[in-house]
Amino acid sequence: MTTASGIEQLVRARLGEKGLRYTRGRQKVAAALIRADGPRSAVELHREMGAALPLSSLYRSLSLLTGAGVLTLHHGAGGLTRFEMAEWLIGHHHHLVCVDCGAVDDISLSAELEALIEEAADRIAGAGGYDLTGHNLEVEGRCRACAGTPPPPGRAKATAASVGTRRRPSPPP
Amino acid sequence: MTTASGIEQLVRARLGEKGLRYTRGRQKVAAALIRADGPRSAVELHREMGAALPLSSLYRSLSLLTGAGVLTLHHGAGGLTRFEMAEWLIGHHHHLVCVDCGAVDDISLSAELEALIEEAADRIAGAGGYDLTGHNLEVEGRCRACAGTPPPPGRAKATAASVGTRRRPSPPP
DNA sequence: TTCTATAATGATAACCAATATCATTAAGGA
DNA sequence: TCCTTAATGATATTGGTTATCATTATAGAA
Repeated sequence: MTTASGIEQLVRARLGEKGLRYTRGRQKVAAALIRADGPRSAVELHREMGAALPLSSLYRSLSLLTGAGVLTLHHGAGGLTRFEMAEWLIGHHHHLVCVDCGAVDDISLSAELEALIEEAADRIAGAGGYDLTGHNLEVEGRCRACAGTPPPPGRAKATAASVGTRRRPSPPP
Repeated sequence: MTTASGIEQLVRARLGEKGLRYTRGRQKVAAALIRADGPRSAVELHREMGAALPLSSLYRSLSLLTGAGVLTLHHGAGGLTRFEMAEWLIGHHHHLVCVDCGAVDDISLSAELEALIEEAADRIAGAGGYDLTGHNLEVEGRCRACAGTPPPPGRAKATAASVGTRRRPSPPP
């Protein structure tokens, strides 16, 4: 099986035009993230890949691929940095995150809603004097696994933001 | 001047009904965050408050206030955890973040757009089998200060997400 | 293919935000 | 005021991430 996905070929091309090599380790990282259905942290990838390549190399590859515009990074639950393929490779999307365990899934919005948000983001950035580079909607909730059981006694427990559609909703219990 | 803002009185009441004391240190933290116009990290607060109370106490107060539902926390640029008053105290809002320096400002959306997003979040959470707890739109851009000058050689440089309204926009430079 | 210059790797140490520990101090009720 | 208990603050520790550097692999030239 020699089927390098179209995405992988784009990655190889991009590294090439930057004078960077698409080595074995970097291929593994890219493949793992193409396979994933959401952002992944270095430790998660390390586990997923069966501890194939050492953490130090993994971190360096993630950093390099991010610098090359192949990956984007997000800071999430537990203070972890999670990486995923950039949107020009896998398309624009948003995230559904579990406020308890920090799991993250990719989600898509309808074209109409997306257009509205895009326009709003544009106005907001302009009003704040910012050069708009992107936007990200995070839908926060409790995943099936966490909804039943109480949250594990983890490190930096991600406390749920209060919901609040109204101006001043009633305080949480 | 004895003017404790209405928000501070709500905080005091909330701690009271949880059997927690609203001590000098906790008051300082709350006041600093009420004063702020966006999420702040422990280190930022420590600097802002003139190193008044030690970092260990500051971290503990932030953690306690978060557990009491007074603060919410966000993970942002540099892998830092930033805190702000919960939405039932300062109202529902979103964030405008600088992808270079990590600065965060609060922003508000029109009621119509907010309602649309709220409904979308609801549908998305349901589809993913999540119990919805909230949502957050992050508008990403480059602030005035960073737009002119190249990004500082910081720790974990926050690489800009690509923009992408379209399915596969052209790759970044 | 072999050689060579240079980039990439991997083991290790260092870094730093965040947390845990514990003796001391402050707060609130009797 | 005393007394019980919570809160503080100095310190040590944890854990994700980055820097260092000798070794290895890669791509291109001969």
